[in-house]
Amino acid sequence: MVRTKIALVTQPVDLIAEAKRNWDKRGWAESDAMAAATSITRAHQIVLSRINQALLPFELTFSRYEALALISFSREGALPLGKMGERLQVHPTSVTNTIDRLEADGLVERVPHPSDRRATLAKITGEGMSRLEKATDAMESIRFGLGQVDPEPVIRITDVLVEVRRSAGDVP
Amino acid sequence: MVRTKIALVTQPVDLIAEAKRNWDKRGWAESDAMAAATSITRAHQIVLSRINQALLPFELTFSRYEALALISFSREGALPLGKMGERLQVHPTSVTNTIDRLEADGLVERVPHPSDRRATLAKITGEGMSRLEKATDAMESIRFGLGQVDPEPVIRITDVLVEVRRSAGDVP
DNA sequence: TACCATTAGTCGGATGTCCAACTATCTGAC
DNA sequence: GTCAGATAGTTGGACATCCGACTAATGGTA
Repeated sequence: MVRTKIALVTQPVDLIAEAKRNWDKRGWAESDAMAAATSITRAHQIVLSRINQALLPFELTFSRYEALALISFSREGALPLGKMGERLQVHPTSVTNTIDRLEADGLVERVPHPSDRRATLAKITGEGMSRLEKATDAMESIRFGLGQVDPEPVIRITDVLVEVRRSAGDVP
Repeated sequence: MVRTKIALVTQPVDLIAEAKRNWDKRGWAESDAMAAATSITRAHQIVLSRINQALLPFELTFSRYEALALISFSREGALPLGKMGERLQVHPTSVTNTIDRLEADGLVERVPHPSDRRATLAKITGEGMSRLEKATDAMESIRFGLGQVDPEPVIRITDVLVEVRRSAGDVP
């Protein structure tokens, strides 16, 4: 499935700090940015791995979980796929893929849009709702992959990364 | 190839902040962690997209670029694939995949390990070195996808994410 | 009313990452 | 010395993501 076992061994050195030293030693510029980009990549790998591992018992992945949660927040318990792509900020074909899998698992169903025959709604099923709630318990218990990180740094993560997201037009 | 165009339009609202509000409204816990995990995911998407787009002219991706840079830092300009997996913190099969592509492009070549017949070294070629240098110029110019972010926040990104990496045993 | 540009989804192809399993080789214990 | 266990890489399969291209439907304009 999609677990990805995170290093069970403690690294003897900080590999990113070491990479930065090599960078500087060679006289290459922007080593701070290199370290930041690499840190983001690694943090993503760590968090995603833990989340997917925790979702394994529910036959879910983070992508599918996010989609399911998004739909559950809607008034009708249904959303057009295009709208989902906008909210989740992923490509339309990724949404198609995600909904395909959720639908195959009986957690959502495709229903025609009432007024626009081009559009399709993904509607969450009863099974989808109960699966989502159980999965959410699991997510809360591992704190979305940040279980061993103190609450204060967790908040700072969001705060700092807002700058990156702002640079991409994510924030007004 | 691997570009991924980042949203060219400015979002009218902060989607992650909105997701957090929905989370809280429903009474779900750990919304701060949810926001942080989602921010990491999005930041990764943004940075990786910009980097890969900048590497496009060099027929490289971030994975391949990182591998190439790592090899270039070695004394002999060659490293066992297993060692690369450890340093880059990726699965052995990912290294095989990456080296396959770099080799197909003539940027590295597989050479037998001098004393261990199980092992294979990835050795950077002259073409690989020159391609790496050009690609590095491009990376510096976009500051590894963080071009529009001030230097100070960039440093804070690495600092905060050390906590996440520490929780995974990445830091001594 | 007719038509062309835009929008919604989907299909096929490419990339990267991971896991399970397998072959070849090395190594330490008996 | 021999042999079981560990290590190095590879192969095949599963996922998620993106892009280009295509079909169907909508909509504003002439």
